[in-house]
Amino acid sequence: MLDATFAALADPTRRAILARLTEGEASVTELAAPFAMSQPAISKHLKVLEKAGLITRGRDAQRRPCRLAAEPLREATEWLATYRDYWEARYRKLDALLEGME
Amino acid sequence: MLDATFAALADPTRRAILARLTEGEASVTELAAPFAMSQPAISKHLKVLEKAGLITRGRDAQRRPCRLAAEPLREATEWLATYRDYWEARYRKLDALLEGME
DNA sequence: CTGTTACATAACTGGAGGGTTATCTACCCA
DNA sequence: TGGGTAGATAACCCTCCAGTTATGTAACAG
Repeated sequence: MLDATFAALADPTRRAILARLTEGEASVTELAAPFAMSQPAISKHLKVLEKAGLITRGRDAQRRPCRLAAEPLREATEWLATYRDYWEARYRKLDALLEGME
Repeated sequence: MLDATFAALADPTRRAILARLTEGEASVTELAAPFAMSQPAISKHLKVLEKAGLITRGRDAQRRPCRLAAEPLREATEWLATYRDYWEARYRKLDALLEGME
């Protein structure tokens, strides 16, 4: 699952879509509006996000509203948390170095 | 930069390499050992990780030791942190629901 | 100088990604 | 029934990616 999650997050259009969805659910046309890109292109991005479990889709007449589904983001964050010690250690070293220079 | 970071993390081999590097620096051959994959394949993965800034490489005679460079991981975590509220809110709702069922 | 170890590079292949245009489907409305 | 709107699907581009084998290169060991 991490594969699909990280792959989905690797595209700036898709990250922007997720960011937009934090403001609430949105239709495909609404999501497409900010981008200089055809509607089918956006539909493809949405399919990628859906397969990765990052969004869920509803039905409202012809509209297919998208909602954020943050669980995979939680998993990704959890994976990354393993490495937190590393950059924290690095910053502690840097701090110590800077302190020594004064 | 997030593009390259997430793209690099989307591959399980590369994530395993990063995990290995948390135990300390390692040569290409050492990193390649656990995988049923040719050495050039590993070299390619390392190049991807290096371009994403996730590892740095040294020189020790013929060996090219790799070290973890966690800064991009920190950036990625930071980006993901924006969404933390969403899954936390969802879990709070779930908790409330479960409580109501008792 | 020779050989060996450690790694990089080149050239190729199959398949996936991101984009396009054109078309199809589903639903609402008059 | 017909038309318009929201969105999905198809077919096709080109590029990048992940792997392969074969070969090249840099540094040590005798």
